[in-house]
Amino acid sequence: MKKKKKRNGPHQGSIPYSTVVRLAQYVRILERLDRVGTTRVSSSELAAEAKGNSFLVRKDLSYFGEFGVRGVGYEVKGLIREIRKILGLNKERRIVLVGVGHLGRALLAYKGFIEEGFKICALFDSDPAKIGTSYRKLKIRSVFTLGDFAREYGAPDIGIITVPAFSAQFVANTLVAAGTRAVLNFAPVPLTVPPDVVTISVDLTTNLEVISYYLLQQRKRKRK
Amino acid sequence: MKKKKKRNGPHQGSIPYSTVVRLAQYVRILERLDRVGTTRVSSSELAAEAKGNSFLVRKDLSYFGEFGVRGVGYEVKGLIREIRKILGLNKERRIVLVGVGHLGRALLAYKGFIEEGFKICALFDSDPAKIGTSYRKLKIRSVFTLGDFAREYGAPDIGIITVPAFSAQFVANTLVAAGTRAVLNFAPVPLTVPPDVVTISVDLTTNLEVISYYLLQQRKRKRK
DNA sequence: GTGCGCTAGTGAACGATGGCACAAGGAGGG
DNA sequence: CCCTCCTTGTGCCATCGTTCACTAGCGCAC
Repeated sequence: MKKKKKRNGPHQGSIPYSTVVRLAQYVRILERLDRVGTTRVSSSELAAEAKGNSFLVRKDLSYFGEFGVRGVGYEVKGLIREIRKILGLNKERRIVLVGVGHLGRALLAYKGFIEEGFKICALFDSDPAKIGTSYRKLKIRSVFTLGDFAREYGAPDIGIITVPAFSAQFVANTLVAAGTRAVLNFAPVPLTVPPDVVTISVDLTTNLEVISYYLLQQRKRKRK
Repeated sequence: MKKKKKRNGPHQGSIPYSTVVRLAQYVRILERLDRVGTTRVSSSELAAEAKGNSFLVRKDLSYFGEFGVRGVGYEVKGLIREIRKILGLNKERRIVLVGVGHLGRALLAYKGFIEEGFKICALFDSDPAKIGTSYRKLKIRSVFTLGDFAREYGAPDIGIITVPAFSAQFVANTLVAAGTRAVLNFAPVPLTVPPDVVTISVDLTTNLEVISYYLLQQRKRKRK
Protein backbone atom coordinates (compact mmCIF):
# COMPACT_ATOMS: atom_id res chain seq x y z
CA MET A 1 0.00 0.00 0.00
CA LYS A 2 1.87 3.01 -1.17
CA LYS A 3 -0.95 5.47 -1.42
CA LYS A 4 -0.82 7.36 1.83
CA LYS A 5 -4.27 7.21 3.33
CA LYS A 6 -4.66 10.99 3.06
CA ARG A 7 -4.96 10.90 6.81
CA ASN A 8 -1.28 10.87 7.46
CA GLY A 9 -0.08 14.08 5.97
CA PRO A 10 -2.92 16.53 6.39
CA HIS A 11 -3.50 15.49 9.95
CA GLN A 12 -1.61 18.55 11.07
CA GLY A 13 -2.87 20.42 14.03
CA SER A 14 -5.16 17.66 15.14
CA ILE A 15 -2.29 15.68 16.59
CA PRO A 16 -2.54 15.50 20.36
CA TYR A 17 0.08 17.40 22.27
CA SER A 18 0.80 14.31 24.33
CA THR A 19 1.56 12.36 21.19
CA VAL A 20 4.28 14.83 20.32
CA VAL A 21 5.72 14.56 23.81
CA ARG A 22 5.74 10.79 23.59
CA LEU A 23 7.42 10.84 20.18
CA ALA A 24 10.27 12.79 21.71
CA GLN A 25 10.56 10.16 24.41
CA TYR A 26 10.47 7.32 21.90
CA VAL A 27 13.34 8.90 20.02
CA ARG A 28 15.49 8.97 23.10
CA ILE A 29 14.73 5.36 23.91
CA LEU A 30 15.38 4.27 20.34
CA GLU A 31 18.71 6.04 20.34
CA ARG A 32 19.68 4.17 23.46
CA LEU A 33 18.60 0.88 21.90
CA ASP A 34 20.57 1.73 18.79
CA ARG A 35 23.67 2.44 20.87
CA VAL A 36 23.52 -1.02 22.42
CA GLY A 37 23.15 -2.62 19.01
CA THR A 38 19.42 -3.37 18.80
CA THR A 39 18.27 -3.28 15.19
CA ARG A 40 14.60 -4.12 15.46
CA VAL A 41 11.96 -3.32 18.03
CA SER A 42 8.29 -4.14 18.39
CA SER A 43 5.66 -1.70 19.59
CA SER A 44 5.31 -3.60 22.85
CA GLU A 45 9.05 -3.57 23.53
CA LEU A 46 9.16 0.16 22.89
CA ALA A 47 6.09 0.64 25.08
CA ALA A 48 7.73 -1.30 27.91
CA GLU A 49 10.76 0.99 27.76
CA ALA A 50 8.58 4.10 27.71
CA LYS A 51 6.30 2.71 30.45
CA GLY A 52 3.39 3.15 28.11
CA ASN A 53 1.33 0.65 26.21
CA SER A 54 1.77 -0.79 22.77
CA PHE A 55 -1.56 0.50 21.45
CA LEU A 56 -0.50 4.03 22.08
CA VAL A 57 2.90 3.54 20.50
CA ARG A 58 1.30 2.31 17.31
CA LYS A 59 -1.38 4.99 17.32
CA ASP A 60 1.16 7.73 17.92
CA LEU A 61 3.21 6.58 14.97
CA SER A 62 0.23 5.97 12.72
CA TYR A 63 -0.66 9.65 12.81
CA PHE A 64 2.37 10.26 10.66
CA GLY A 65 2.66 7.24 8.41
CA GLU A 66 3.41 3.56 8.33
CA PHE A 67 6.87 2.93 9.64
CA GLY A 68 6.72 -0.68 10.71
CA VAL A 69 6.59 -4.06 9.01
CA ARG A 70 3.70 -6.26 10.06
CA GLY A 71 4.74 -9.43 11.71
CA VAL A 72 8.21 -7.99 12.33
CA GLY A 73 8.25 -4.63 14.07
CA TYR A 74 10.15 -1.42 13.51
CA GLU A 75 13.68 -1.02 12.27
CA VAL A 76 15.42 1.02 14.97
CA LYS A 77 17.64 3.25 12.84
CA GLY A 78 14.85 3.88 10.36
CA LEU A 79 12.35 4.81 13.02
CA ILE A 80 14.80 7.19 14.65
CA ARG A 81 15.28 8.90 11.31
CA GLU A 82 11.53 9.18 10.72
CA ILE A 83 10.67 10.56 14.14
CA ARG A 84 13.55 13.01 14.03
CA LYS A 85 12.17 14.22 10.71
CA ILE A 86 8.67 14.54 12.17
CA LEU A 87 9.96 16.57 15.10
CA GLY A 88 12.17 18.68 12.88
CA LEU A 89 15.31 17.56 14.68
CA ASN A 90 17.24 17.31 11.45
CA LYS A 91 17.13 21.09 11.19
CA GLU A 92 19.64 23.28 12.99
CA ARG A 93 17.93 25.64 15.43
CA ARG A 94 19.37 28.92 16.55
CA ILE A 95 18.73 28.96 20.29
CA VAL A 96 19.42 31.85 22.63
CA LEU A 97 19.27 31.84 26.40
CA VAL A 98 18.18 34.88 28.37
CA GLY A 99 19.09 34.96 32.04
CA VAL A 100 22.50 33.55 32.96
CA GLY A 101 21.68 32.75 36.57
CA HIS A 102 22.01 29.41 38.27
CA LEU A 103 19.31 27.78 36.18
CA GLY A 104 20.54 29.27 32.93
CA ARG A 105 24.07 28.03 33.56
CA ALA A 106 22.72 24.61 34.48
CA LEU A 107 20.88 24.40 31.17
CA LEU A 108 24.00 25.46 29.31
CA ALA A 109 25.88 22.59 30.85
CA TYR A 110 22.98 20.17 30.46
CA LYS A 111 24.13 17.07 28.63
CA GLY A 112 20.65 16.21 27.40
CA PHE A 113 20.56 19.25 25.16
CA ILE A 114 23.91 18.54 23.63
CA GLU A 115 23.17 14.85 23.10
CA GLU A 116 20.00 15.65 21.21
CA GLY A 117 21.78 18.17 19.05
CA PHE A 118 20.52 21.38 20.61
CA LYS A 119 23.14 24.07 20.86
CA ILE A 120 22.71 27.43 22.52
CA CYS A 121 24.37 30.07 20.38
CA ALA A 122 24.06 33.26 22.39
CA LEU A 123 23.57 34.43 25.97
CA PHE A 124 21.76 37.49 27.27
CA ASP A 125 21.33 39.02 30.71
CA SER A 126 20.38 42.33 32.24
CA ASP A 127 22.99 42.38 35.02
CA PRO A 128 25.70 44.91 34.10
CA ALA A 129 28.19 42.89 36.12
CA LYS A 130 27.69 39.91 33.83
CA ILE A 131 27.39 41.70 30.50
CA GLY A 132 30.62 41.56 28.56
CA THR A 133 31.96 38.57 30.46
CA SER A 134 31.94 35.11 28.97
CA TYR A 135 30.57 31.82 30.12
CA ARG A 136 31.58 28.56 28.46
CA LYS A 137 33.11 30.48 25.56
CA LEU A 138 29.91 32.45 24.96
CA LYS A 139 29.85 36.20 25.45
CA ILE A 140 27.05 37.49 27.65
CA ARG A 141 25.23 40.34 25.91
CA SER A 142 22.80 42.92 27.20
CA VAL A 143 19.21 41.88 26.80
CA PHE A 144 18.56 45.34 25.35
CA THR A 145 20.77 44.48 22.37
CA LEU A 146 18.70 41.43 21.45
CA GLY A 147 17.11 43.32 18.56
CA ASP A 148 20.52 44.33 17.20
CA PHE A 149 21.73 40.77 17.54
CA ALA A 150 18.71 39.51 15.57
CA ARG A 151 19.27 42.06 12.81
CA GLU A 152 22.93 41.18 12.53
CA TYR A 153 22.84 37.40 12.83
CA GLY A 154 19.18 36.61 12.08
CA ALA A 155 16.30 36.04 14.45
CA PRO A 156 16.78 33.23 16.95
CA ASP A 157 14.47 30.26 16.36
CA ILE A 158 14.01 29.49 20.03
CA GLY A 159 14.42 31.64 23.13
CA ILE A 160 14.94 30.09 26.54
CA ILE A 161 13.85 32.30 29.42
CA THR A 162 15.57 31.75 32.75
CA VAL A 163 15.05 35.13 34.36
CA PRO A 164 13.11 35.99 37.54
CA ALA A 165 9.34 36.07 37.30
CA PHE A 166 9.00 39.84 37.26
CA SER A 167 11.01 40.32 34.08
CA ALA A 168 9.89 37.24 32.16
CA GLN A 169 7.10 38.97 30.25
CA PHE A 170 9.44 41.76 29.23
CA VAL A 171 11.99 39.26 27.95
CA ALA A 172 9.28 37.39 26.07
CA ASN A 173 8.17 40.61 24.41
CA THR A 174 11.77 41.40 23.48
CA LEU A 175 12.26 37.96 21.97
CA VAL A 176 9.03 38.16 19.98
CA ALA A 177 9.90 41.64 18.77
CA ALA A 178 13.23 40.28 17.58
CA GLY A 179 11.42 37.70 15.47
CA THR A 180 11.62 34.63 17.69
CA ARG A 181 8.63 32.37 17.22
CA ALA A 182 9.16 29.84 20.00
CA VAL A 183 9.79 30.32 23.70
CA LEU A 184 10.72 27.89 26.43
CA ASN A 185 9.87 29.63 29.69
CA PHE A 186 11.25 28.61 33.09
CA ALA A 187 9.91 31.61 34.97
CA PRO A 188 6.89 30.82 37.12
CA VAL A 189 4.45 33.11 35.32
CA PRO A 190 2.12 32.49 32.41
CA LEU A 191 3.31 34.49 29.41
CA THR A 192 1.21 36.41 26.94
CA VAL A 193 2.48 36.00 23.39
CA PRO A 194 0.95 36.46 19.94
CA PRO A 195 -1.04 33.43 18.77
CA ASP A 196 1.57 32.41 16.21
CA VAL A 197 4.30 32.07 18.84
CA VAL A 198 4.80 28.71 20.53
CA THR A 199 5.30 28.82 24.28
CA ILE A 200 6.03 26.00 26.64
CA SER A 201 6.32 26.84 30.30
CA VAL A 202 8.21 24.59 32.67
CA ASP A 203 7.21 25.45 36.18
CA LEU A 204 9.51 23.85 38.70
CA THR A 205 7.68 24.97 41.82
CA THR A 206 4.28 23.83 40.59
CA ASN A 207 5.60 20.31 40.31
CA LEU A 208 6.53 20.23 43.98
CA GLU A 209 3.11 21.54 44.90
CA VAL A 210 1.42 18.88 42.81
CA ILE A 211 3.54 16.24 44.50
CA SER A 212 2.57 17.67 47.84
CA TYR A 213 -1.09 17.25 46.91
CA TYR A 214 -0.67 13.63 45.94
CA LEU A 215 1.29 12.92 49.11
CA LEU A 216 -1.73 14.13 51.01
CA GLN A 217 -4.04 11.89 48.98
CA GLN A 218 -1.75 8.94 49.66
CA ARG A 219 -2.01 9.42 53.40
CA LYS A 220 -5.78 9.82 53.20
CA ARG A 221 -6.03 6.59 51.27
CA LYS A 222 -3.83 4.76 53.72
CA ARG A 223 -5.83 5.97 56.68
CA LYS A 224 -8.94 4.29 55.35
CA MET B 1 -26.47 25.86 52.66
CA LYS B 2 -23.91 24.58 55.07
CA LYS B 3 -24.16 20.88 54.45
CA LYS B 4 -21.34 20.13 52.07
CA LYS B 5 -22.86 18.57 49.02
CA LYS B 6 -21.14 15.27 49.75
CA ARG B 7 -19.47 15.72 46.39
CA ASN B 8 -16.76 17.88 47.72
CA GLY B 9 -15.00 15.63 50.11
CA PRO B 10 -15.25 12.18 48.63
CA HIS B 11 -14.32 13.42 45.22
CA GLN B 12 -10.80 12.32 45.94
CA GLY B 13 -8.90 10.58 43.25
CA SER B 14 -11.25 11.64 40.50
CA ILE B 15 -9.82 15.13 40.41
CA PRO B 16 -8.07 15.81 37.12
CA TYR B 17 -4.33 16.13 37.27
CA SER B 18 -4.56 19.37 35.33
CA THR B 19 -6.85 20.80 37.99
CA VAL B 20 -4.18 20.22 40.62
CA VAL B 21 -1.58 21.88 38.43
CA ARG B 22 -3.83 24.88 37.92
CA LEU B 23 -4.54 25.17 41.64
CA ALA B 24 -0.83 25.52 42.24
CA GLN B 25 -0.73 28.30 39.66
CA TYR B 26 -3.73 30.05 41.17
CA VAL B 27 -2.01 30.09 44.53
CA ARG B 28 1.01 31.81 43.13
CA ILE B 29 -1.09 34.41 41.37
CA LEU B 30 -3.19 35.00 44.46
CA GLU B 31 -0.09 35.50 46.56
CA ARG B 32 1.12 38.11 44.12
CA LEU B 33 -2.26 39.85 44.24
CA ASP B 34 -2.19 39.74 48.01
CA ARG B 35 1.27 41.30 48.04
CA VAL B 36 0.03 44.26 46.03
CA GLY B 37 -2.91 44.71 48.35
CA THR B 38 -5.80 43.16 46.41
CA THR B 39 -8.37 41.77 48.81
CA ARG B 40 -11.03 40.40 46.49
CA VAL B 41 -10.87 38.70 43.13
CA SER B 42 -13.48 37.30 40.76
CA SER B 43 -13.13 34.07 38.83
CA SER B 44 -12.71 35.99 35.59
CA GLU B 45 -9.99 38.21 37.00
CA LEU B 46 -8.12 35.19 38.30
CA ALA B 47 -8.63 33.46 34.96
CA ALA B 48 -7.19 36.45 33.13
CA GLU B 49 -4.07 36.34 35.27
CA ALA B 50 -3.67 32.60 34.75
CA LYS B 51 -4.44 32.88 31.03
CA GLY B 52 -7.26 30.42 31.52
CA ASN B 53 -10.99 30.88 31.51
CA SER B 54 -13.38 31.67 34.30
CA PHE B 55 -15.42 28.49 33.90
CA LEU B 56 -12.38 26.41 34.64
CA VAL B 57 -11.40 28.47 37.64
CA ARG B 58 -14.81 27.96 39.17
CA LYS B 59 -14.95 24.31 38.33
CA ASP B 60 -11.45 23.66 39.64
CA LEU B 61 -12.37 25.22 42.95
CA SER B 62 -15.78 23.59 43.13
CA TYR B 63 -14.19 20.15 43.28
CA PHE B 64 -13.10 21.03 46.80
CA GLY B 65 -15.83 23.20 48.22
CA GLU B 66 -17.50 26.58 47.99
CA PHE B 67 -14.97 29.30 48.63
CA GLY B 68 -16.56 32.30 46.96
CA VAL B 69 -19.44 34.61 47.64
CA ARG B 70 -21.98 34.92 44.83
CA GLY B 71 -22.24 38.36 43.44
CA VAL B 72 -18.89 39.29 44.97
CA GLY B 73 -16.06 36.94 44.22
CA TYR B 74 -13.33 35.34 46.29
CA GLU B 75 -11.53 36.81 49.23
CA VAL B 76 -7.85 36.66 48.32
CA LYS B 77 -6.30 35.75 51.66
CA GLY B 78 -9.02 33.22 52.39
CA LEU B 79 -8.67 31.53 49.03
CA ILE B 80 -4.90 31.30 49.42
CA ARG B 81 -5.39 29.60 52.76
CA GLU B 82 -7.92 27.14 51.34
CA ILE B 83 -5.86 26.17 48.31
CA ARG B 84 -2.71 25.82 50.38
CA LYS B 85 -4.63 23.46 52.63
CA ILE B 86 -5.90 21.47 49.63
CA LEU B 87 -2.39 21.12 48.26
CA GLY B 88 -0.95 20.28 51.65
CA LEU B 89 1.35 23.29 51.58
CA ASN B 90 0.73 24.00 55.25
CA LYS B 91 2.66 20.86 56.11
CA GLU B 92 6.42 20.83 56.36
CA ARG B 93 7.98 18.42 53.85
CA ARG B 94 11.34 16.79 54.26
CA ILE B 95 12.94 17.09 50.86
CA VAL B 96 16.25 15.60 49.82
CA LEU B 97 18.14 16.22 46.62
CA VAL B 98 20.22 13.52 44.96
CA GLY B 99 22.80 14.65 42.43
CA VAL B 100 24.62 17.87 43.20
CA GLY B 101 25.56 18.72 39.62
CA HIS B 102 24.76 21.92 37.78
CA LEU B 103 21.04 21.30 37.79
CA GLY B 104 20.94 20.21 41.40
CA ARG B 105 22.81 23.31 42.52
CA ALA B 106 20.49 25.48 40.42
CA LEU B 107 17.47 23.98 42.16
CA LEU B 108 19.06 24.56 45.56
CA ALA B 109 19.42 28.23 44.74
CA TYR B 110 16.03 28.44 43.08
CA LYS B 111 14.02 31.26 44.63
CA GLY B 112 10.69 29.75 43.63
CA PHE B 113 11.17 26.83 46.01
CA ILE B 114 12.08 29.04 48.92
CA GLU B 115 9.22 31.47 48.28
CA GLU B 116 6.68 28.69 48.32
CA GLY B 117 8.10 27.26 51.51
CA PHE B 118 9.95 24.25 50.15
CA LYS B 119 13.25 23.65 51.81
CA ILE B 120 15.76 21.00 50.83
CA CYS B 121 17.17 19.44 53.97
CA ALA B 122 19.86 17.07 52.73
CA LEU B 123 22.11 16.49 49.73
CA PHE B 124 23.39 13.25 48.26
CA ASP B 125 25.81 12.42 45.48
CA SER B 126 27.90 9.50 44.31
CA ASP B 127 31.03 11.46 43.40
CA PRO B 128 33.71 10.79 46.06
CA ALA B 129 35.22 14.20 45.33
CA LYS B 130 31.98 15.88 46.40
CA ILE B 131 31.05 13.65 49.33
CA GLY B 132 31.97 15.25 52.63
CA THR B 133 32.14 18.76 51.21
CA SER B 134 29.36 21.25 51.79
CA TYR B 135 27.25 23.32 49.50
CA ARG B 136 25.18 26.21 50.82
CA LYS B 137 25.67 24.99 54.39
CA LEU B 138 24.44 21.49 53.54
CA LYS B 139 26.78 18.54 53.81
CA ILE B 140 26.93 16.33 50.73
CA ARG B 141 26.48 12.69 51.76
CA SER B 142 27.11 9.47 49.87
CA VAL B 143 24.01 8.20 48.13
CA PHE B 144 24.81 4.80 49.62
CA THR B 145 24.15 6.20 53.08
CA LEU B 146 20.62 7.30 52.21
CA GLY B 147 19.17 4.35 54.10
CA ASP B 148 21.17 5.21 57.22
CA PHE B 149 20.08 8.83 56.92
CA ALA B 150 16.43 7.76 56.73
CA ARG B 151 16.78 5.52 59.77
CA GLU B 152 18.43 8.26 61.77
CA TYR B 153 16.37 11.29 60.78
CA GLY B 154 13.23 9.72 59.34
CA ALA B 155 12.34 8.96 55.73
CA PRO B 156 12.37 11.96 53.38
CA ASP B 157 8.92 12.90 52.10
CA ILE B 158 10.12 13.94 48.68
CA GLY B 159 13.24 13.02 46.72
CA ILE B 160 14.48 15.19 43.90
CA ILE B 161 16.58 13.31 41.34
CA THR B 162 19.11 15.35 39.39
CA VAL B 163 21.55 12.63 38.40
CA PRO B 164 22.50 11.43 34.90
CA ALA B 165 20.01 9.19 33.13
CA PHE B 166 21.94 5.97 33.67
CA SER B 167 21.81 6.13 37.45
CA ALA B 168 18.33 7.63 37.89
CA GLN B 169 16.55 4.30 38.31
CA PHE B 170 19.08 3.20 40.91
CA VAL B 171 18.59 6.41 42.86
CA ALA B 172 14.82 6.03 42.64
CA ASN B 173 15.08 2.51 44.03
CA THR B 174 17.29 3.75 46.84
CA LEU B 175 14.85 6.50 47.72
CA VAL B 176 11.88 4.15 47.69
CA ALA B 177 13.77 1.62 49.81
CA ALA B 178 14.45 4.40 52.31
CA GLY B 179 10.73 5.05 52.61
CA THR B 180 10.28 8.03 50.31
CA ARG B 181 6.86 8.07 48.69
CA ALA B 182 7.25 10.92 46.22
CA VAL B 183 9.87 11.55 43.57
CA LEU B 184 10.52 14.53 41.34
CA ASN B 185 12.70 13.26 38.52
CA PHE B 186 14.77 15.47 36.25
CA ALA B 187 16.65 12.64 34.54
CA PRO B 188 15.41 11.97 31.01
CA VAL B 189 14.25 8.42 31.64
CA PRO B 190 10.88 7.04 32.69
CA LEU B 191 11.18 5.57 36.18
CA THR B 192 9.64 2.38 37.48
CA VAL B 193 8.33 2.78 41.01
CA PRO B 194 5.79 0.92 43.15
CA PRO B 195 2.19 2.01 42.51
CA ASP B 196 1.92 3.84 45.83
CA VAL B 197 4.83 6.14 45.02
CA VAL B 198 4.12 9.44 43.26
CA THR B 199 6.49 10.32 40.45
CA ILE B 200 6.61 13.42 38.34
CA SER B 201 9.20 13.59 35.62
CA VAL B 202 10.38 16.89 34.23
CA ASP B 203 12.09 16.29 30.96
CA LEU B 204 13.97 19.34 29.80
CA THR B 205 15.10 17.97 26.45
CA THR B 206 11.67 16.74 25.47
CA ASN B 207 10.35 20.26 25.75
CA LEU B 208 12.82 21.54 23.20
CA GLU B 209 11.90 18.72 20.87
CA VAL B 210 8.21 19.50 21.21
CA ILE B 211 8.95 23.14 20.45
CA SER B 212 10.91 22.04 17.43
CA TYR B 213 7.86 20.15 16.19
CA TYR B 214 5.54 23.11 16.54
CA LEU B 215 8.07 25.38 14.83
CA LEU B 216 7.84 23.04 11.88
CA GLN B 217 4.05 23.16 11.92
CA GLN B 218 4.16 26.94 12.04
CA ARG B 219 6.23 27.10 8.89
CA LYS B 220 3.98 24.63 7.13
CA ARG B 221 0.96 26.73 8.01
CA LYS B 222 2.62 29.88 6.79
CA ARG B 223 3.60 28.30 3.51
CA LYS B 224 -0.01 27.66 2.68
C1' DG C 1 -37.84 45.86 52.85
C1' DT C 2 -37.75 44.86 48.14
C1' DG C 3 -35.71 44.44 43.76
C1' DC C 4 -31.91 44.51 40.61
C1' DG C 5 -27.45 43.28 39.19
C1' DC C 6 -23.57 40.66 39.62
C1' DT C 7 -20.90 36.51 40.19
C1' DA C 8 -20.32 31.81 42.14
C1' DG C 9 -21.72 27.01 41.61
C1' DT C 10 -23.25 23.08 38.63
C1' DG C 11 -25.57 19.70 35.45
C1' DA C 12 -25.28 18.52 30.84
C1' DA C 13 -23.44 18.60 26.28
C1' DC C 14 -19.39 18.37 23.63
C1' DG C 15 -14.88 17.22 22.19
C1' DA C 16 -10.67 15.01 22.63
C1' DT C 17 -7.75 11.30 24.11
C1' DG C 18 -6.63 6.71 25.26
C1' DG C 19 -8.15 1.63 25.25
C1' DC C 20 -9.22 -2.22 22.68
C1' DA C 21 -10.17 -5.77 19.32
C1' DC C 22 -9.80 -7.05 14.97
C1' DA C 23 -8.46 -6.86 10.30
C1' DA C 24 -4.55 -6.32 7.11
C1' DG C 25 -0.50 -8.00 5.51
C1' DG C 26 4.49 -9.43 5.41
C1' DA C 27 7.82 -13.34 6.51
C1' DG C 28 9.18 -17.82 6.83
C1' DG C 29 8.49 -22.71 6.76
C1' DG C 30 6.62 -26.79 4.80
C1' DC D 1 3.11 -21.91 -3.71
C1' DC D 2 0.29 -21.83 0.13
C1' DC D 3 -0.51 -21.60 4.93
C1' DT D 4 0.34 -20.12 9.43
C1' DC D 5 2.22 -17.03 12.68
C1' DC D 6 3.24 -12.67 14.20
C1' DT D 7 2.91 -7.72 14.67
C1' DT D 8 1.37 -3.58 12.65
C1' DG D 9 -2.38 -0.32 11.44
C1' DT D 10 -6.98 1.35 12.50
C1' DG D 11 -12.07 2.00 13.30
C1' DC D 12 -14.95 2.09 17.17
C1' DC D 13 -15.98 2.73 21.89
C1' DA D 14 -15.49 4.42 26.62
C1' DT D 15 -13.68 7.68 29.53
C1' DC D 16 -12.16 11.97 30.97
C1' DG D 17 -11.77 16.96 30.81
C1' DT D 18 -13.47 21.39 29.20
C1' DT D 19 -17.10 24.42 27.65
C1' DC D 20 -21.38 26.35 28.18
C1' DA D 21 -25.79 27.78 29.77
C1' DC D 22 -28.34 28.27 33.47
C1' DT D 23 -29.63 28.62 38.35
C1' DA D 24 -28.70 29.99 43.01
C1' DG D 25 -27.66 33.39 46.15
C1' DC D 26 -25.53 37.63 48.07
C1' DG D 27 -24.91 42.72 48.32
C1' DC D 28 -26.26 47.17 47.55
C1' DA D 29 -29.24 50.85 46.30
C1' DC D 30 -33.53 52.94 46.47
